[in-house]
Amino acid sequence: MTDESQTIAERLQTAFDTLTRAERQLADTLLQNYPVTGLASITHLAKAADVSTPTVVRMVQKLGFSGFPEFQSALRGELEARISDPITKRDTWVHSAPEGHILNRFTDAVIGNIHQSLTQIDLDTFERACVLLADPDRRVFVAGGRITHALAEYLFLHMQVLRAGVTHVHAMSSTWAHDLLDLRAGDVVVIFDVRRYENSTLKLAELARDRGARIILLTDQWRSPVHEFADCTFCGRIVVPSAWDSLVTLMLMAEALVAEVQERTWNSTRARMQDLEGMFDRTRLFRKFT
Amino acid sequence: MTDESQTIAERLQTAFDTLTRAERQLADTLLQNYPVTGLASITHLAKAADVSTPTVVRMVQKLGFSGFPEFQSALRGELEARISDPITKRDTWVHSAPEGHILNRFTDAVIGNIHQSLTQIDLDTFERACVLLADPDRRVFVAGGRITHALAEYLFLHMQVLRAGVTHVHAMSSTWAHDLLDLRAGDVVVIFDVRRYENSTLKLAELARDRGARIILLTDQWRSPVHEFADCTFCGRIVVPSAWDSLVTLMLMAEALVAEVQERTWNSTRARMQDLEGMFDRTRLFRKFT
DNA sequence: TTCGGGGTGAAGAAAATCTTTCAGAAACAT
DNA sequence: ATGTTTCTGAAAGATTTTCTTCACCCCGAA
Repeated sequence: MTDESQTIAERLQTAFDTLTRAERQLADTLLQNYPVTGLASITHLAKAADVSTPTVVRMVQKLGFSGFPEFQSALRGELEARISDPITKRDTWVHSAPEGHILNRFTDAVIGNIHQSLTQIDLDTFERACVLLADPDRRVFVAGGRITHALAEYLFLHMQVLRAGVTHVHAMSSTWAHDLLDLRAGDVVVIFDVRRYENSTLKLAELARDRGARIILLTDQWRSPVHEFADCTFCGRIVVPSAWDSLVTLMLMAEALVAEVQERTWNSTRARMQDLEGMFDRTRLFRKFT
Repeated sequence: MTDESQTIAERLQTAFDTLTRAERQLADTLLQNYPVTGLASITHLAKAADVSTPTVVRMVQKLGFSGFPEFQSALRGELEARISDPITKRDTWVHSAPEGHILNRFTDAVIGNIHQSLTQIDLDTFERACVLLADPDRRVFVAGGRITHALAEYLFLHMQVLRAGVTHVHAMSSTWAHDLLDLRAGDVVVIFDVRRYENSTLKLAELARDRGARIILLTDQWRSPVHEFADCTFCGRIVVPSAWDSLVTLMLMAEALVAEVQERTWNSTRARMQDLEGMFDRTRLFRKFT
């Protein structure tokens, strides 16, 4: 079949000598703003190069393709590689493992998830979320569902150190209504909700919204229905080669939020953290060294 | 006609709420390796997204295009602009953010952590850990410290579905001794411990080892002292541009373990999961769709 | 001038692609 | 549980694209 070792652009240049006048004109147009022109229909391409469609077919066949569609498909493949290359370097991750080992497939998927989710994140949303979380006058409630409540707790543990007035709510337990009893207008509710979206979480969001709370939602690519009520929504891809979903992307976002809120509240946080250190020292909870 | 001020990717996200299930599936595929997938024929695209071609047409019309060819043409135009723009070279994650934005720096660091940790992982260790966790004759205890206990709970929640005899232990609470009362020789204790390493976690590990338990340790690059007692140790880099550490790498490893254990125990797990599904259906805890 | 050989594009045939219709299916509300 | 609304894909029709054929043209040689 076709030689896969060079790009189509290279092949065009290599073969340039063997091309006829109209074909060179065409090759030139193709290289002009490579590869976009070649991705249109053969008709458009022919018109753009001011040659006829048979010329196009003849040329791509000279290059070794069976026809125009195959040529175009190769172009797309090349483009895909070019676009995703700097990100998803197809290095095998675990060197000792075969290419298709679960660790490598899994990691590839996670990196892809992170890449895609982060490129699509809205900067303004991030800023607003940080402002809300850094505001000492608003209390913060962190809520998660069956699986996500572990992640909610993770965020809670950090926020608790950064500021006062942080509460962890189990959306799935029957007690969440009590936890939200003293929710005031202006308070912030951080909600984790991924498929399968939980009814109680939606109820919780609705109630919070009715009370005038601001809602920050961390969800998956399909967006939990809570989104309707949310002021800030963050979507993270969660699909991996597993029967389960991966919350790694959401964790990354949560950590980034913590990092930025910490930055903004550093003045007040410093004292809190030193207090905490002191308490830890007294209780000898941690090892001094190693 | 169509609004030229946003990219198609942005429009897809904006309109995401107004899309139906199949259309979201399609939008997701489109964004997956944007924009290459959209440059193939409508037939290919439909097949790739596992929807019908009418769905594709309906969606692009919702986005404001008269039909698929116009949509595709817009994609090409966008691609042309993107390719001819040299700024594309930069490796930023969040396109709308400046290079040094916290989100980009943070993500860079996390990806670096993952990369480095995963290349160094020992495949044999991974295999052994999976064998231990998949063995129904061994009970499993999952323990974490002050911050890591959220991660421990995350692993616990998954393991609990996969198999019987799983317990979550709070290494930091004063009750962990009780939780380990009926620990038998051969049981498995999964321990999360990152800096600053906790005394109680070390004690827990020591006791477990004395009782003849097998220990799987997930720790940071500097290795918790628990390592002395562990049968399998996984080290993940945790350093990010923040006052805090990032547990993303450890979470990834935990998820990979779950995925592989699930694979190995599929026969017995399937029944458990179906039971669970049935219970959820009856209790209507989850929403059907959207 | 006439002849031959390759190059070229018009036109039509073949094959897809794209669009529309419509009936069944699924989710939601009552 | 039942009815209503909305969504979905099979199938068929409309359109476009792709490919092939073939006549024409240009150019150099006899």
